[in-house]
Amino acid sequence: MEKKLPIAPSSKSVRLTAPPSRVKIARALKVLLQNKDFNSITTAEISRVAGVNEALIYRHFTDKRGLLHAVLADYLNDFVSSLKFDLKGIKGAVNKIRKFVWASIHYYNDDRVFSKIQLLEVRNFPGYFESETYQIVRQYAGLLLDIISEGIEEGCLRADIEAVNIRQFILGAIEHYCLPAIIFGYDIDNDRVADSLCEVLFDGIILKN
Amino acid sequence: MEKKLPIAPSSKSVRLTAPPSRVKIARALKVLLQNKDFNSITTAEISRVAGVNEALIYRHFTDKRGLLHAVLADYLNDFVSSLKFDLKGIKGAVNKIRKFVWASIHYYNDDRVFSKIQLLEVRNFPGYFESETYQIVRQYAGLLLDIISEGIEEGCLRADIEAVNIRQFILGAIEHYCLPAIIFGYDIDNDRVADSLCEVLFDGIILKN
Amino acid sequence: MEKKLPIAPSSKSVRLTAPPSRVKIARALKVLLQNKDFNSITTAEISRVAGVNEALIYRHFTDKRGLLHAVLADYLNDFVSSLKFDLKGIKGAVNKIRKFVWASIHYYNDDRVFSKIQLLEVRNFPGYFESETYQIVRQYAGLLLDIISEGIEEGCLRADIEAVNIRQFILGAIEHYCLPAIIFGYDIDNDRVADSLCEVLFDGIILKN
Amino acid sequence: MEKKLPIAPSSKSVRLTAPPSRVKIARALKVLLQNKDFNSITTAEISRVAGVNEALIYRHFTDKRGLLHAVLADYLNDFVSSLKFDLKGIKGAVNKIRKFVWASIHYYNDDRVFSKIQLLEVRNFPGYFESETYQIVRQYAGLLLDIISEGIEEGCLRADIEAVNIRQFILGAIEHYCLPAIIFGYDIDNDRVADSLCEVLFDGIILKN
DNA sequence: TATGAATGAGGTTTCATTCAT
DNA sequence: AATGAATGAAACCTCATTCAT
Repeated sequence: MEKKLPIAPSSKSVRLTAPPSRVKIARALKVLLQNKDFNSITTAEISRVAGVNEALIYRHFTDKRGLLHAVLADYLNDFVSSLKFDLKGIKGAVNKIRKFVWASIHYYNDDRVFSKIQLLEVRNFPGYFESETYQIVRQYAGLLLDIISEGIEEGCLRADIEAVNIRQFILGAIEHYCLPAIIFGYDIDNDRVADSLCEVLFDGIILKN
Repeated sequence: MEKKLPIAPSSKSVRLTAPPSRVKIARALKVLLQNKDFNSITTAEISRVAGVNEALIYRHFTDKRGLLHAVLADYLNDFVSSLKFDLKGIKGAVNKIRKFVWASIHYYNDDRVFSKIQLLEVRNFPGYFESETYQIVRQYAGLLLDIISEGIEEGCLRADIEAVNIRQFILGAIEHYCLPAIIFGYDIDNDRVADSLCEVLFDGIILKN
Repeated sequence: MEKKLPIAPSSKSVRLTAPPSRVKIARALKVLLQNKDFNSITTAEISRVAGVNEALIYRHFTDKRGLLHAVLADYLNDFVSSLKFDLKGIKGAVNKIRKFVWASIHYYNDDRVFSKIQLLEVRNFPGYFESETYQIVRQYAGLLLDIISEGIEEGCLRADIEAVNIRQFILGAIEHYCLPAIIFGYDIDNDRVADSLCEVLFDGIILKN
Repeated sequence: MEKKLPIAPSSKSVRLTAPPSRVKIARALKVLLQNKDFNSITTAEISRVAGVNEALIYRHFTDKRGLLHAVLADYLNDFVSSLKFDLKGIKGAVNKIRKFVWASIHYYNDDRVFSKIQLLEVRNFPGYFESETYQIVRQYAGLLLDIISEGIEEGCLRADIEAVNIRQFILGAIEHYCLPAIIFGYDIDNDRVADSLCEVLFDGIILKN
């Protein structure tokens, strides 16, 4: 049911066609999520803001919840692919981790709608962990796991803690640092937070010889 | 509207009588809040869990929201009065602040339902800041403000920052520290967190001579 | 169920005892009917205004509707007995009719709560015409019928119209004249209206020789 | 909110299509109003009589009350436009007033549901005087005011009473005359009532030279 | 792809009435 | 006679979702 978004618009018309309704709907939800939580947004509202018929939501998405997942998936795909890109050319697991942390915080800081969905809304949903969306999150987490494993192999990270645990620790810390800013609505000082997080982090996991 | 609970049960039966319905209802909401957010709890559910008739909710509380506020008010009254008690006999503003911080974290850590209501649910409600419940929160904040003012007078706290700002900083920090634990559902190491919070805090506000 | 009101209070205490609850309730309904229509008055409201327990209404009256009927019955009994009294000593059917008309208008004009119940509320009720209250109305109508019959026998009223029809005509005219004042809330000029009504009336029914 | 009814049905089927739901609902309310007052009619009943889903009421009208207003507005628009038409070609303010009175009584007499809403139900509603419906009533009243002003200018009506007051007097008289018939459910003799009303009326306001 | 119309299920709240004491 | 507590039924209304075209 969830049709994939075409990565690139059709080559003929670069930006002349009105955005197709699927995009309008997704965009409408994003707009609404800026001020309300998902449960109190109605499909009627979404369609009104999108300027399309309410029933159309169900042509593009299975569900109201499906729509949210799709929106989240868009964000996550975006995030993951730009993260992959950013990590290219960086040498050494430690540097990569630093980049990973910085970029994650950046992304959370940059788009609050994404952050709210990811950190607040989606967890409550039954079936989330079986969802397609969650698979993308696993990709994201997978990226980090690879880096850690690499670091352990390289001998620059502690081998006596399971890589998976290290990963959870890092991801938890990132979320932990970002969450209050998201809930209380203040801005994160990206560099400072990333630094302080890494400081604590590396203190525990980097091997010093 | 909110009828006072009788302080003591009838002398004959110390704890044989079934809890009066008001208590049952409040208790039911607390139970339900452990797993769902307030908006997705229905009055039907509350009454079912409480084992009472749905309409009875409206005999005891003005509203569904009124019920939440009443539950929160119970918690807060509890909290504030035990906090007042705990602060007795402590000498010096700095020590009092430390206690205040420790106790607040303790309370947030101890009862997650309370924490969720206080930190997540209640803020969204229109009219919250005019509510009776908010007055109790102000008492809580007032306690801290008094301590700070005392500290400034005693000369052990910086006088060049407004007491109110110091207070906001402290309260913000407490919430900031507790929130992730609440959302992600892990336990707070009360001593460690209180210490680290105070360390950062006192670094900025204590006068050293 | 509808207990009769004692005609006279107990001889011992002329007016020291608080009015018994039945009276309080009836009185409360009357007060409330001044500003609201019966359907939108709640039993809770009635009991609150009466200062008695809500359940007590059901000790004294079968129903909410039973209460209304009882209140109306009080009014009607009052009305009918004072009407009987007023008609005493008047000679001649025509004069009696004039008195009847004047007094009826007076009563409608005087107590708007009574008028509203009688002219507006009670008619809608299913079962009204079988009710005990309606029997009192029939007494009232019976009084008039007797006068008319008397007039016909005396030879001063037309005999070619059925007495019952004459009666309906008169009663209809009275209501007709009073109703707008009741609905639009203005005062009736009792003398003027009674005169003009009788004028029209007698023009049609009095025999002139 | 209130969507306009299509003026004409689709050309193909002149009167074969089932009436659209909006009409069905309005019609159902009208039917029910014949025997019950608005407050004791439930939305469930309306939808049952209309043969549509209850929720559909709220797609077509804002409210239960909105539905009533819409029904009334239909009537009033009808009334006002046919009144405008009827007044065309009549010469002289006095004749126009006579027509206005006659037509108003006719309309009240003709459709008792309309009359009940207009004279009994709608006045009680909070916000009526701010409603769109009330604007139509003002048009109706405006028509009369224009005629009166015209009459004063022409010199055939008294200039020493404010036109507005004359208007209120006339409108009040019309209602006064129609109300009992509406409540007691008898038929008005249109000609006779209009004549007698005008007689009284003109006696007071027409200038005789 | 798009839509206007329709709907079932359920939400909160109100209210007349009854129960137990 | 009186009451506090309780309740079933129903009121109005909302909303995600489906139908027919």
